[in-house]
Amino acid sequence: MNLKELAEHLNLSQTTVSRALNGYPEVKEATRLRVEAAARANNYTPNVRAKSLATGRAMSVGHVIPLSKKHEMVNPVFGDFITGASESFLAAGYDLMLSLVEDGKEEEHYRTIKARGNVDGIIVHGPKMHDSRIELLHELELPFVVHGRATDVTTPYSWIDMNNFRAFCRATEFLITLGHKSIALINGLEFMDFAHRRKLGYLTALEAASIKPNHDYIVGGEMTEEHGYSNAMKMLDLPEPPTAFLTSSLVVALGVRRALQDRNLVMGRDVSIITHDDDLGYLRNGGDVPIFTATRSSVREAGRQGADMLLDMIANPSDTPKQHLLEADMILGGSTGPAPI
Amino acid sequence: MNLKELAEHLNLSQTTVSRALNGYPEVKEATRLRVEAAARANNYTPNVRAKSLATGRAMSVGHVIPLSKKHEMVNPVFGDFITGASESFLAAGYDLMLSLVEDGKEEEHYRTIKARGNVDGIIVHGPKMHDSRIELLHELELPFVVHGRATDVTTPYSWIDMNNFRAFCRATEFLITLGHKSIALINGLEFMDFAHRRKLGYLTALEAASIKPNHDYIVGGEMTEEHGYSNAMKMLDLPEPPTAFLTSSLVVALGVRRALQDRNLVMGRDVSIITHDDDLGYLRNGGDVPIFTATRSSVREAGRQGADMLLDMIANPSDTPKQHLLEADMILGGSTGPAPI
DNA sequence: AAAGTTTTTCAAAGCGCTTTGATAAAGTTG
DNA sequence: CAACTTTATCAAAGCGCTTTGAAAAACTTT
Repeated sequence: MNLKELAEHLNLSQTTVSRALNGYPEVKEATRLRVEAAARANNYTPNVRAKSLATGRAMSVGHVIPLSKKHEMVNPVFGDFITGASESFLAAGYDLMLSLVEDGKEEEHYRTIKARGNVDGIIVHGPKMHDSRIELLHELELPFVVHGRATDVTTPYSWIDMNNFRAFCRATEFLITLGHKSIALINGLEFMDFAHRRKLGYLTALEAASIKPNHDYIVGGEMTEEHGYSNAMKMLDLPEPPTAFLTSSLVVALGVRRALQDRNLVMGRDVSIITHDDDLGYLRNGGDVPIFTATRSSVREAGRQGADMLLDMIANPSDTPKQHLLEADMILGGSTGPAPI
Repeated sequence: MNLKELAEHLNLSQTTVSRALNGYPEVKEATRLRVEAAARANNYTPNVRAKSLATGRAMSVGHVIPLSKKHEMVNPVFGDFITGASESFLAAGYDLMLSLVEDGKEEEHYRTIKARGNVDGIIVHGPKMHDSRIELLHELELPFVVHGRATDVTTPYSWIDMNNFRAFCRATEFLITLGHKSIALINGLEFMDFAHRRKLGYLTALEAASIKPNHDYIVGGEMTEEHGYSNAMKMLDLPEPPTAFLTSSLVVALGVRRALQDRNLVMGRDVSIITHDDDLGYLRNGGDVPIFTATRSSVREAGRQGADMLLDMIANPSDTPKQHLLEADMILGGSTGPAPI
């Protein structure tokens, strides 16, 4: 059933029916009720494509996820981000569009998205330090919110991010307090902005304690279990192995833990681990007692807030960009202890 | 730039321009070239909403992911499935729409999707044993492909699935061959179809070897690390603890491994583990040498094939439903060994 | 009760595209 | 070269909705 049929059925014009359903004031209350009842009875739902053609609003937002052909992996945090975001979008009647974009094809892709006109706004995932997408989206005048930030971008833009710097600074300080001096950082890919900031936080804390960073202790890479395992193994084989590890995600921490076990080292006694924990649904940091001491910040929460920000921007395109920085909690688990003497 | 402007610019009618761009034969080759050049030069991309309103095809497919409010987690395999699927969809010019649907709101949601008319087909994720969505989609005459199957559904429908039964049957047989008699199954949620089939495979292998299943050894639940850990702990505390574990995913296997370590048991010597491995991008089963002996089937591959099936169905709606069953490889890792005497 | 207001409803245009049915241009044939 | 076919182009309708500007109906005033 479409609008025309519904209008005929009610002996009303399309105009009136449309207005009644969209809450316009210039329609008699009795008529509105009659229309609403009929719409429900006939299971009428407006056709989005027609509606969006008529209004110029697509009623959908895009999530653009960078995908490097080399690694071919969608960052697992994405699922949780969406979980948080979808509720707001759904409630506001917006659809979610997904596009995976190969490295290097960003520009072309975003231009197409704009021209195709099927999104009103975009959530940008996985920003790199220098991220050309931000300038581009500005130029295209498409509202967007970045999940994360891009260090080298000067134009103001909207973002929702976690305080990566502070989290890793605090974690490092905590390890130093426990007496650790040889602290390793198993980071994400370092051209990713979040990884860069984490490293900075780590280095800042070391410097404050006058500990010279050891470059054998610092490594970046795709955040897999294997990445954690193999790098921890390498570092444990150094003449002076680190006594503590900072890792970028729970999955990486699991890899480090495996390395410790292979070397018969006891986590929290011989070697400490602090990881960042995105509080993902399927990979909780233990039950009542956390396995790992961690800096925790919920990606789902970021999703929720990011969605609201974007909806706001779409509704008020002239507003100045908004930013929101989430602070991570430090939670104490069983993976940290005083540095062995 | 829209079609009208482009046509004026070229001194041609919209009809001719439209036909030229869409490869219709009734347009002179020279004209076509001229039109194509102008389109490129002016960065013309047809507006999808208008196009789809005119053609009746939405040029987009929906992914509907069930989301239980209780657990609030998006299955991590989803990201990999999409990674596989998106390539085909992108190449065919289809957008991906995402919807997370709360338990119990399926029917309403699918009806709305249909009425809103913004997808041409749907990929159904996470089928349960009795999955009402399949009948419903049939009734709505919306092409769909299920990632997985639903045991209790009799109407024919298209699906892409992994041979869960066979994989778990083989894994169980293999453990029996190694001398294990006390084999535990840490399964997914048992109302999920895949989990049900896996259990069946497990029970069938036990029966063939005349081993009576022990109900203390069988448990289902959300596939988290904690699920693996806590249930393994419980089972290891039994008077007669199992000597081998079958787990539903790598994450769960990691939890079981943690339990073994807590109990000072050596994996592959004291206790064996076989897990199913979805070959996810961010959680590989080790590097060169797999950590776990596993039944492996790539979800990304399932995504690729599922996408192609759906595109096929959209193109030929009258075709009979297609099914495709992927077989899992058995790969030998370090987590299995002969049963201790 | 005529004139003026306000409230309620409507017809028609428009969003940007495809597609049908008609027409003009070009090419064949007897 | 007239009559017929084929090829290339076009004007206009239509997809299902919103929205503008006008008209009709219902109230208020004088």
